[in-house]
Amino acid sequence: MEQYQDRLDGLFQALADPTRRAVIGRLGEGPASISELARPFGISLPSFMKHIHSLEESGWIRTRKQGRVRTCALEEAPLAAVQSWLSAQRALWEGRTNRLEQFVTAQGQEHPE
Amino acid sequence: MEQYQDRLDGLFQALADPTRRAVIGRLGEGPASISELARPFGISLPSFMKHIHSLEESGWIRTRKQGRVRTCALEEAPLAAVQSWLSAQRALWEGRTNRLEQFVTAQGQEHPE
DNA sequence: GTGATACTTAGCCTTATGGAACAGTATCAA
DNA sequence: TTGATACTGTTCCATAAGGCTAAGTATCAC
Repeated sequence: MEQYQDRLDGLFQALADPTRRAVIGRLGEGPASISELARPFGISLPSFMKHIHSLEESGWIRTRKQGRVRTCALEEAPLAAVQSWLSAQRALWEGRTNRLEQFVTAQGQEHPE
Repeated sequence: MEQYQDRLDGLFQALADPTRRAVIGRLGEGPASISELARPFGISLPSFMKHIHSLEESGWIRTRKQGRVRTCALEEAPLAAVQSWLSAQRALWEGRTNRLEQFVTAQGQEHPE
């Protein structure tokens, strides 16, 4: 998972588009072919392929071609990498609010009513 | 938090840049002024301001100007919104792997050694 | 072999992004 | 009131993003 921590730019960039988030959502249910994935979206296949490439390059999915069909599958590690970054932010935030609470409490004890 | 679910494009887009992720990290420790935030980065102030604007427009931070100093503070809701989307993906993924396990187990019981 | 299927490549267009420089405004400190 | 500080506004630039069409390649089914 560590190797994904320095690829957060691409991982987040990939999530910034609703088409790509939907593809990730679909692939969470299991692998699928390109045209199967593309069907729900009203865009041309070449345009859709760009999304697939960006998902593959960023690391979100892996693909494999057998015959004329390319099958896409979700990778597991990026989800963990991204969640890990967010958890760290959450921890920072909560650490700070805890310290704030302690500060306020301490002030209250220094200057009681 | 719900109002952030349809703003995921912007929230993720904002996270796709290391400067902006660093700003969010810094603000997790507490509010700071623009120039205080900009100091660690070797870019011009107007360029840095663009990052601040994109963080504010996407909803990650709020800012307030008093005198000549603009102070920035982290919002809490976006973190929850983003984590919630990721958790949903995780749940999908794990639901699927669970079903796969059950399938494999069932197969094993149908065709025991 | 021929036609249909499933991509794939190439090129074009428009808008967005992330950087820069330079000049301007508003406040604060002396 | 004058100089320094802290932004802010404007304009420019190069590259990337996300869409399109048209044409190409490789399989598969007959």
